[in-house]
Amino acid sequence: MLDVAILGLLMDRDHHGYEIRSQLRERLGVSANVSFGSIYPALARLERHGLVEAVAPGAPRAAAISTGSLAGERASLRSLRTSAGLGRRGRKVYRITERGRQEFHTLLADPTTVDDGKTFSLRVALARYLTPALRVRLLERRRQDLLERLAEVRQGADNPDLDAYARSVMSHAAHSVELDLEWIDDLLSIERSDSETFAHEAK
Amino acid sequence: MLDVAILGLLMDRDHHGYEIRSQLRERLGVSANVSFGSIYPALARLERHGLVEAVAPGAPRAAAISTGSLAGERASLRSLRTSAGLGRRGRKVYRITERGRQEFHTLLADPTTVDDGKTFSLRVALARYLTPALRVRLLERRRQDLLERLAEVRQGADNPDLDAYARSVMSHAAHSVELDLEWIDDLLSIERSDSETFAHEAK
DNA sequence: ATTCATCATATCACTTCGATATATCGACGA
DNA sequence: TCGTCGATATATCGAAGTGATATGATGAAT
Repeated sequence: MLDVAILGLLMDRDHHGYEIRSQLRERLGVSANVSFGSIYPALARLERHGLVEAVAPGAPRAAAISTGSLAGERASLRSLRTSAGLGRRGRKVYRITERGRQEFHTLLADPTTVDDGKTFSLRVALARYLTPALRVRLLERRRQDLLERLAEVRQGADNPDLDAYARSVMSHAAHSVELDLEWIDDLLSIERSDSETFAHEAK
Repeated sequence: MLDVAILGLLMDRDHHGYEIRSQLRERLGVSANVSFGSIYPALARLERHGLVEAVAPGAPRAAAISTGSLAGERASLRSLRTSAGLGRRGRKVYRITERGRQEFHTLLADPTTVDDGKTFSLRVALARYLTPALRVRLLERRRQDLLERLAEVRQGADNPDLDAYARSVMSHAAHSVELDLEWIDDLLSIERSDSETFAHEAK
């Protein structure tokens, strides 16, 4: 679901490929460094499908320059200079199209894809683009999946056929899933109190 | 690192492809269902490299039959019958070779590959095949990576540019990494107390 | 009897990864 | 001032993984 991630970043503002990689970590919480071997082909694909378009090299792009905070102590200095001057050599800045926006909402809400930890986190990070009802559906679906996984790893943690290391992995997986469940329950209770607030204000 | 996982399972006993998929979940704690589209090519690859070999269809394989506990309440009944009768149609059972064992130890201990959550868990699940010193190195390396990741997501959790959902993802990621760190510290303290026990007994 | 779920292997198109190549720019020291 | 180092930036390749789909055997249930 790299497509959703990229489109989600472009919903906010224009980006070029190199920047998307860092933004995935910084704004969407993606843990692995997504390789350029997936980002550039993905952008080409999205452009081919008319979901994004390249901004003309000379076009205004002041907002697309700031390089974020990960790059080190001199980042702010450098980014100031860069935004004052010209963009770098081959820099290709992409903008999301109207069709891209539609497709983004469809993909983000798509109920047929089963979430794993990564895609679920990604969807939550982009949850402001979902309706309250879709948010609740997303959370409850993941909750069910996690309950099943929990039963499985708890069984593994008690399995005397496994050695201490394998059992430890299972036991840690169980604790990790429990933490995930607490998080989801928190998010769900927030969704519910928000809708109460809304119902109250509607009176 | 599917190769290590498969070789690790075959260190214990012979397996066929279909069985490997369930064993990955049950014994090695792999959370995603690894697809057959990766397992069968991987087995073919390993056989091509001489790391595993197919046992003759009529060869003794009583130990390779039991189907595990996930298959439901009637599993034991069925497995009894199956082990009493013939093997299934195309079932191809693989055995690890001596070269395979060597390669397994090399891959498992390989210090050049950077672990993510999945490969690290996998290595811990197979940690009984590592020496105590290699286990400690594995754990401490991962510990360092997680400390860096923790700083990153904590920063994200406090980033006012992010909306509440994205910040929640970051904050949960931080808690999740903290849990991982506690686990690793537990494992490290066990390693240390084990080596003390050994030192004591050696006197 | 037939139909259904499970067991089992295999292959396909597409995506993703990791490595590598290429080039520019700014900073810093010799 | 020169060189080189690290960050910025795009691109491409082979290898590997995914999800879907096809095929077929076996045993259980109706």
